[in-house]
Amino acid sequence: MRRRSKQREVILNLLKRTKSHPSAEWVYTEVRKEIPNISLGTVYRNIKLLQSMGEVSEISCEGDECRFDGNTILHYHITCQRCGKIMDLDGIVLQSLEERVAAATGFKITNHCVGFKGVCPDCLEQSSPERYKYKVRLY
Amino acid sequence: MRRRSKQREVILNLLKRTKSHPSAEWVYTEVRKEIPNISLGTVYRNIKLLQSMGEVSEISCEGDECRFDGNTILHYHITCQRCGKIMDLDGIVLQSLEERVAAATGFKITNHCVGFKGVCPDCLEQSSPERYKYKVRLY
DNA sequence: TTATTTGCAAATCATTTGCCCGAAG
DNA sequence: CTTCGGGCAAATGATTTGCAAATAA
Repeated sequence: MRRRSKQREVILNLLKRTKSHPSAEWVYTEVRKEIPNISLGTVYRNIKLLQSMGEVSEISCEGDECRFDGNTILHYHITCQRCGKIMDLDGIVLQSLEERVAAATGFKITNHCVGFKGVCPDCLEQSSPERYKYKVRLY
Repeated sequence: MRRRSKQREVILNLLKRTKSHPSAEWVYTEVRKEIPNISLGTVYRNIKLLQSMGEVSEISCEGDECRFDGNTILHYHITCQRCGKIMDLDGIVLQSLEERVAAATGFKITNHCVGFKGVCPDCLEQSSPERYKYKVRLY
């Protein structure tokens, strides 16, 4: 069973109120204002843990396996931030947005993506610990 | 001025026809079937270069700085894959999608993002070389 | 007490870079 | 020729892990 720790609480609070995407290093620097001798390893461990619990929503949508090219049917994904499972979302496509955005910005657009992050039904049930095996990603 | 090289051509062709997001390591393995003594460094250099030229659209939307929480106004971004410039896209928000997707999948959704990738007008003009200073990201 | 979490340091992994050589123009 | 691009190996940077000590339940 999971124990609470001051370190984890401070990190969670920090992430909850942070507007931009913090780097692990930045989190480390900030948290040390409250817990001067916390170690970087602990910061990494807890970010990862909080992600796997679905507590952290500040993490980016990085890793959304989105892609688009002429041959492929465009579709979007939803990723479980705990077990890493990725499901396709069919029936939603925003292709027309590309043209609108190209016109508005002057960019040569190569692709776009839509991705959702969350915790899947299976993982919501089981509160089993330490299965967080995915890399810490904040960006 | 930029010279062509067999290595770059092979890598570009491979990326063009690859459906999933290849890792640099995977690209390396594949390319070695054609050019057995290519080095991993060359693979990295060329992927990066191709990205900065807007030739590669297979790269993911990673890094889209997307975020969402109650306090913040949700908005999307477009990123120049050459100079890294990020522009806000205002006036488009797909918030209602979250509820639809939650209902359809049973996920506890923590956030979603929409991102566009391309080459910005400034970079499209200047064909100047070697300003690609961003990390290689494939995912 | 006992299982979990920490701090620390060493290990690992991905990516980048320096240098000299071979090749494209 | 004269650069540019490549191979190789060493350097860097980020993240993870092993372990003994500290701490929550």
